[in-house]
Amino acid sequence: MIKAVTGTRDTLPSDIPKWNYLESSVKSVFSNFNYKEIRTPVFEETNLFARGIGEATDIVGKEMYTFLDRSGESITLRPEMTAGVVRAFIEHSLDKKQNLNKLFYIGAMFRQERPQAGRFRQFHQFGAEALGSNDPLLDAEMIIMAYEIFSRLGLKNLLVKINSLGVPSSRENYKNILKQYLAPHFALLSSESKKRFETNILRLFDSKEEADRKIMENAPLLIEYLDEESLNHFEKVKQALLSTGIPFEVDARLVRGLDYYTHTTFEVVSGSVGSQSALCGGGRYNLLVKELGGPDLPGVGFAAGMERILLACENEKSFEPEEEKIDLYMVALDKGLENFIYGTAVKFRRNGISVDLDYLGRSVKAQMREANRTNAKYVLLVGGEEFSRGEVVLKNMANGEQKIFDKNDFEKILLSIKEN
RNA sequence: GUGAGCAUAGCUCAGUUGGUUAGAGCAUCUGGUUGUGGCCCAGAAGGUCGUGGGUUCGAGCCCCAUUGCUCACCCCA
Repeated sequence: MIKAVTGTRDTLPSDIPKWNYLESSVKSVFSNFNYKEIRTPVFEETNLFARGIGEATDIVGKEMYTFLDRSGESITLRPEMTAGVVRAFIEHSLDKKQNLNKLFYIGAMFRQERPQAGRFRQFHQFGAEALGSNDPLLDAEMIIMAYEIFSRLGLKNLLVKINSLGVPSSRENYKNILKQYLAPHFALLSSESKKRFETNILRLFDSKEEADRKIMENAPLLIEYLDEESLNHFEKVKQALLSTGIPFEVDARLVRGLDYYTHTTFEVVSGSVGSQSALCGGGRYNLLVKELGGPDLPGVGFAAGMERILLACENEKSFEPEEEKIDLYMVALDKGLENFIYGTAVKFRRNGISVDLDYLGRSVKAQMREANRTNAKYVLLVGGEEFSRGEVVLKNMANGEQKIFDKNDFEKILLSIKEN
């Protein structure tokens, strides 16, 4: 038997209602904040991600689905969407059409990692990017939108963590201070951390190695060395969150894995999923647009993992998607009525009524069971004595009431069904 | 890439110290109502016990290998 590739999965018809509910919640929140949807290709030139996300990151280093296409060009399935959105923004000079572009997306991403609870190789994210403004209100807006979506889904058990990475100059300054602090302890660091000492020293705060943690416990924090401008920016973000009633916690050790962040970084974690508890993450990236060859414009954004969100929703039973119903099921009481029944069914369908009927030659009882299973609001019974008198019976499945109609009085039956 | 656990019907799972024809619930189908669903009752169908080897008179059960899944690490949404 051929099975779905490791880390990918099918979304069966029975799973679709909750996905639809999630997607429509996402779209309505983004629409309330006036973000416009953007769709970009699922694959891009490999270079885009290498430059945009950072060569030293795990995503680029070991998780990308990269291959050569038939012309020998290196192609990569997108592991995240920010790089693609920024590429499209630059390519189409969106900054010339309006000064601030507020964009959102929903789509599939690909990373070759070992699957586990809340982690897949093909997974789905929604997210937003605001390009063209350095306003701290937009940093806060990302968090507010994510939080609003989670609230509308009924999620509790959430923790918003924020931090600031400052501007490059104060960060470089701080990195030197951190290096000085770590130098005497260098020999005790884990081998992975020794590597990061050179490549991305801030990530040492993420380490779960006991030895590293002990050393990092007393390390100086970036937030203590932020310049005036960065502190100011961070303060305004916090004020905006306070004024809109979003509970949050400053986590000075929160460091995002991607290279492009400046100023604000944040994450929302859930206590209702497995160990992969980050439902969303994001931050400001004032250097990325220029880095990818565009104008020197600031940006801020976030991405949220949809499988993780649904997992949290299921564990919390936070919402119950409405069960799917059809308007009408047509039942044949005897054979030889196919033409009338099928013709009438199509006529109803053309009038916007959802209709189904038996295609398996089943008994009346089985047809009624099927009508019940599909949550049909009405059943139209065709056949027998009534039909030979020129009549059909419309049965209301909720209360069992039956009404008799002239079989040619389509409009009256239609009206009766539409009433409900 | 590393580690641990699991693999029996469509689904969720039983299966006693290895011993005849491998079970249940749910779902499916048929009937109880010659033309009427949900509840109930009766019955039916459905399994190379993941795969390949081995031990044994005998393996779903023990051993080895292999594949897959799950969870965790790394890292991330």
